[in-house]
Amino acid sequence: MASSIHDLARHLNISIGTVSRALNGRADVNADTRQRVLDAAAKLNYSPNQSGRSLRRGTTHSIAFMLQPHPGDQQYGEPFFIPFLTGLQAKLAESGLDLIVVMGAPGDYQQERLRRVVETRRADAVVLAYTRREDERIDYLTRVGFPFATLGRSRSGGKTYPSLDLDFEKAGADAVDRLVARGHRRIAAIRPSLNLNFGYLFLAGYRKALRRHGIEVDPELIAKGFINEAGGDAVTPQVMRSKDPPTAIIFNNDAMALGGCKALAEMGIKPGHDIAVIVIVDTPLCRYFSPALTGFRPRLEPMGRRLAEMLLASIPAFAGPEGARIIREVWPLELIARDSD
Amino acid sequence: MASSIHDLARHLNISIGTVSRALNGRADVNADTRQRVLDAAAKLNYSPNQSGRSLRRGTTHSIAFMLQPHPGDQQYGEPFFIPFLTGLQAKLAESGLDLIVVMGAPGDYQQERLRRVVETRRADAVVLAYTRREDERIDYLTRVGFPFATLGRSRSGGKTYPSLDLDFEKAGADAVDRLVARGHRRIAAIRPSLNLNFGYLFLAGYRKALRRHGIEVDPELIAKGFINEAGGDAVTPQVMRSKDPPTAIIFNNDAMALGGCKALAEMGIKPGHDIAVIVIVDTPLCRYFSPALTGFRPRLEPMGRRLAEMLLASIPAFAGPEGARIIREVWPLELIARDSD
DNA sequence: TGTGTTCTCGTAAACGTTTACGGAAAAACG
DNA sequence: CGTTTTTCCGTAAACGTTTACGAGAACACA
Repeated sequence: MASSIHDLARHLNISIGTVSRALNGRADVNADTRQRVLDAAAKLNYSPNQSGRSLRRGTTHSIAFMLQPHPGDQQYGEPFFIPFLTGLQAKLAESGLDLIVVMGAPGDYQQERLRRVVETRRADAVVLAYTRREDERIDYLTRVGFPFATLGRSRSGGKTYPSLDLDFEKAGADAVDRLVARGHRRIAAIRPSLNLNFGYLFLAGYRKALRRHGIEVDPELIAKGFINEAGGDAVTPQVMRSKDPPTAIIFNNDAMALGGCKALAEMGIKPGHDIAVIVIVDTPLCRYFSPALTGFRPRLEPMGRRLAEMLLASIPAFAGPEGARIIREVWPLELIARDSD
Repeated sequence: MASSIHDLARHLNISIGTVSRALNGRADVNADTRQRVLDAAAKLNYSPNQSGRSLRRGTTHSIAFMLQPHPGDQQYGEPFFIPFLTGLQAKLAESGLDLIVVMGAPGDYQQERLRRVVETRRADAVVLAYTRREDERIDYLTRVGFPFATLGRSRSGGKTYPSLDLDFEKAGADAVDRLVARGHRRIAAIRPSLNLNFGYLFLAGYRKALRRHGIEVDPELIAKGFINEAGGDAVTPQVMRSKDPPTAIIFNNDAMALGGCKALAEMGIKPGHDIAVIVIVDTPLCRYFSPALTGFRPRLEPMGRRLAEMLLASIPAFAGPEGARIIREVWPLELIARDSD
């Protein structure tokens, strides 16, 4: 069906070795024959079989991103990742690398699927997201010595891999500062599991800022829920029923915020009017919600590009002349002030 | 690094041929040795190198979905696809197939990337979305005889491939019916390029329903824009400035609707109050918008599962005993009534 | 003319699998 | 015990590449 290098060689009456060398730009081939090979390849539109090439080279020329939908979030989706993937793809393509997204089932922790990708050598490196504070995926990859990079930090694995994260700690603190400046003293925080590192960082920033302002951290105002709409819905009433209810709530996540606002509305409390609401990670949903939610916007597409650069720089086979370097960066989150606070 | 079948054979003192046969469940291997092989494989956690296997078998055991972000839509994302991919993945996994998502750059028509996937044999079949009325991707795939399925119909390629589509024609008609029942006679339609087949179908349904109600189709009330927020924003004022302005607008797409509502607001027209608005494809954004937009909801996750079934049934190598069948289905869109009409 | 160098290409091995084939041993059967 | 069948396994080729090696031809140089 597809033409192989043998077809090409037969067609040109030269050996497959020469054809291969010509196509791969090696020096020891006559300029004339190289041109003939290139022409013939274009004419028969030959492209090398990826399996054959990978097998021989030991490299797949592709990078895998592990995407795992949140459970119980069917109609919602992950608008977060598309711009990020767009940037990642664009930068990888500049180096001739393909990006493949490996879909997981909602809720599994990717461990099995990751092992499959690694052990069957489907990609030369992987990119992980949703890093956990202790992340077995990172432990595994460092243990077997497979190249990877992460969107998000973790305590696992040491400083042996590139990572790019958002400054959730500062965003948490900024949110508190902003609310305190507007006269709030009772500020609640709705967060996901602290295993998720961004939840941990957010809460750390929140706490630190409260103390800085001389406000005691009240455990009753901190609630943990699933990182989806149902989670925000379920947990928000809990903090509202505390003895001294909050006048402001910071949500760690847009989906939780939307669920939380729904719960508030059912309790007759109007966000932006009766209570201030801030969301840490802004998504388009925040903009269109009513009231439009104040939040912190990440620059996802540039982050994708940057993480691709960092990943490539960390792999000797892909790195430029200066050799492999491990880069770790934390990017700021930009406050987008809207109507909810 | 990763253990090969040779390591396994050496460790067990048997030939690689026997190891392979044992692992692949062939009959001509002793039950005892099979067990020993299986145990050793688990112990050394061996898994077959995908490149080697693909090369020999001529099959990759993976299906590619071509995902292409819309241009100028960076912060928006494609919430549409995640649930669909989740369903697709789930069903493919049941047959031991991997789903890989091939990212394209925004705006290119995938033709080049599709050729790469096909010619380098990265997947055994591909799934396309955003089918066009005349779709060169479909022409190409049928021409080279590469298995595929589409989310969406097309005039290209005949009835030779499985396809699953939504009934945009009926949704367009239903929207008109609903608006007419509420007394509207001047109903505008904002649509993308008619190359996009769902735009074509929608408009056909819209026209047919208007005629059925004895309402003349007014070209001034039909406008075409880019299928994103900017498109809706740019084109909506156009229909509002017609001599006899509409009292209702049907948007083909949620992003266009949001842009359109923004434009309406700037003209001092309140959707849901001064004008009725209906969106054909409902997404979470419609639910959270204010006013909440009436729209038609697709069942994306089941659609993903179904299309996976249909694709597998169409490929002899994967099909069950009854052999390959081409299935084409059109699924209904369910009206979700909200506040905008 | 003899020797060394450079240019160009063919040969063949290797990557890790799967599988057709054949053969030795065991089992079945007379 | 001889013959046939069955069971099980090893051998080797094949999938499509890349690349180390070597060899022939052309060329330069003394």
